Amino acid sequence: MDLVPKQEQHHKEEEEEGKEGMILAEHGDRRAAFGHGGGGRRSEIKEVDFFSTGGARRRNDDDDDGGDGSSRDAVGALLGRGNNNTTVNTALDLLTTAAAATSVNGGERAAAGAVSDHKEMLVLQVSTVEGELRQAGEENRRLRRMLDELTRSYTALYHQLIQAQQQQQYRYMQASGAASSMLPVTMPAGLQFMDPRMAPAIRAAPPATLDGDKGDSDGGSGSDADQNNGRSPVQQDGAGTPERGENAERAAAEAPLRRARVSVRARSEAPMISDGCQWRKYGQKMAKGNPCPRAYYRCTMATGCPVRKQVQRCAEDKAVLITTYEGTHNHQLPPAAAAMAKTTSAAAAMLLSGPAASRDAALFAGHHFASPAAPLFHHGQYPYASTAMGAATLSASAPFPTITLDLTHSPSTSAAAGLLLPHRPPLAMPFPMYGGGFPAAAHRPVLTSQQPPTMEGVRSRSALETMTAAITSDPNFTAALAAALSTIIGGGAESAARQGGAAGDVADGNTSGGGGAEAGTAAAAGARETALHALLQRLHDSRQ
DNA sequence: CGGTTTTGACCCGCGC
DNA sequence: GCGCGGGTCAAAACCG
Repeated sequence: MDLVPKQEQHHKEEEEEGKEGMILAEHGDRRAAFGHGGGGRRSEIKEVDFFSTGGARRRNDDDDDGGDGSSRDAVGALLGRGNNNTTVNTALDLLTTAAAATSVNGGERAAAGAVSDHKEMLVLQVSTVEGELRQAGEENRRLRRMLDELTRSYTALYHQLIQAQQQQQYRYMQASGAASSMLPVTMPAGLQFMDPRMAPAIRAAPPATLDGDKGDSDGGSGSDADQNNGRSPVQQDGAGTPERGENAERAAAEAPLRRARVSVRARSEAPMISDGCQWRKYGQKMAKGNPCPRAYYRCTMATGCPVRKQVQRCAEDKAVLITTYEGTHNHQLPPAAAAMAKTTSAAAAMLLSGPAASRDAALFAGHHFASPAAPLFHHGQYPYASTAMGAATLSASAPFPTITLDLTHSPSTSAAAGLLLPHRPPLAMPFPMYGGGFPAAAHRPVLTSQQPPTMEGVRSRSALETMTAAITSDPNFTAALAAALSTIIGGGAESAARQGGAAGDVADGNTSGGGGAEAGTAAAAGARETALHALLQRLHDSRQ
């Protein structure tokens, strides 16, 4: 999915550059000047960049003609028009030598006549070269137009493909609408999880919640995130003290928007995993049945960011840190977190794109890696898929719909703990289509299987396992995972899209149908594939 | 001095 | 209605 915006971006750049005249020469110079790094397509274009020095010089001389035509510019550069004559000198030397040889073969002539003929020949040759350069420039422009057309067509087709997939999934959801009614909570939760703004009808259900603003009568922590969400309830009919009644109503109003959660279980000795965001602790509580206190944090990267998280050590295994995210960031994430946000948006889209949360929960909770149902990731060929394994569980039975990513299921405790170490080895991809190094595989985790494998289960499982393995096997990802998850909880997909990634598009589309139906297996699988594609693209981009 | 952490109190939902 | 547990508030303390 990242392809689309990137190509659009390229397209805009190219259009802009095309206006400047030195079409091809501009590319290489610009890449160098602005550090864009020149990706694959760029390098191809640069191959025909035979006027780069002229272009560079032209940019250095601001008083130049402003680029009204590539061929003319190129000729000007070749002939040394402007302030620099080195190029024309070289050309003239070459031509002079040839002309002199011709002159000697032609017999005795007067010096003045020879010079005159020589000039005429030079003029002829210069005009010839000029014409050729014009033709080359025209050819360049024509090729560029073709490239633009191709890019546009590809983008349009890609969007059509995504829309078709979304519509197909939606039709399946509608066809089995009765089944969706069995999970009244799941549907809005699923929608909200990925993008609450996608479900205005659901959100607008309680009329009072959309009323006008109110002052911040909370006192104290005026940065209370909730009030900035534009969801301030009326308070006249509230019971109890004005402040508390207000808070209660406000909490009730925003509850549907913050109810979905993502929980991450990871082994870490640190009190809190570093996820790229800034958090402020606002409370601590002893939870029942757990000797370790639960800490409450609020995102402070932007005033009014509603994202909160809870951090608690697992009662059974104190080495396991459970971080639960809730809410939607209302700001840009740091690059590390943002990159991962896009990836996990696709991941969550996969998790949520299934017809029913309950079914997915069973599906994901019950996936059994060692089964022959995952032939794509057979041991040794894609070792990541079988080495650093995580389990994802979507729970609809919990008070809030919660996705739990369990990153502690690696058979090697040290390896799992290493996920959170600060060292950053090179990113390696488990997918052959994008290359990448594959560390030796050693383990095959054993997970309990609660369901017999189905065909769709096979596909979903493969996608999930691939995704999870990719995330868990790379410390870069793990470090940013938490922040990313907090983004996708309520609007990560949109956030990701805002940040330039297109994974969110996939997520939006896949979750718009949000999980209500029992049917639609093919559509769900297709949606997962789309999401996986976005994930792979994201991973691919991350490597570069 | 501004931001963060600590910590006791308060509120709310839920089960009995 | 009451108690319990989870979640949040907000004043005080702490810190850079």
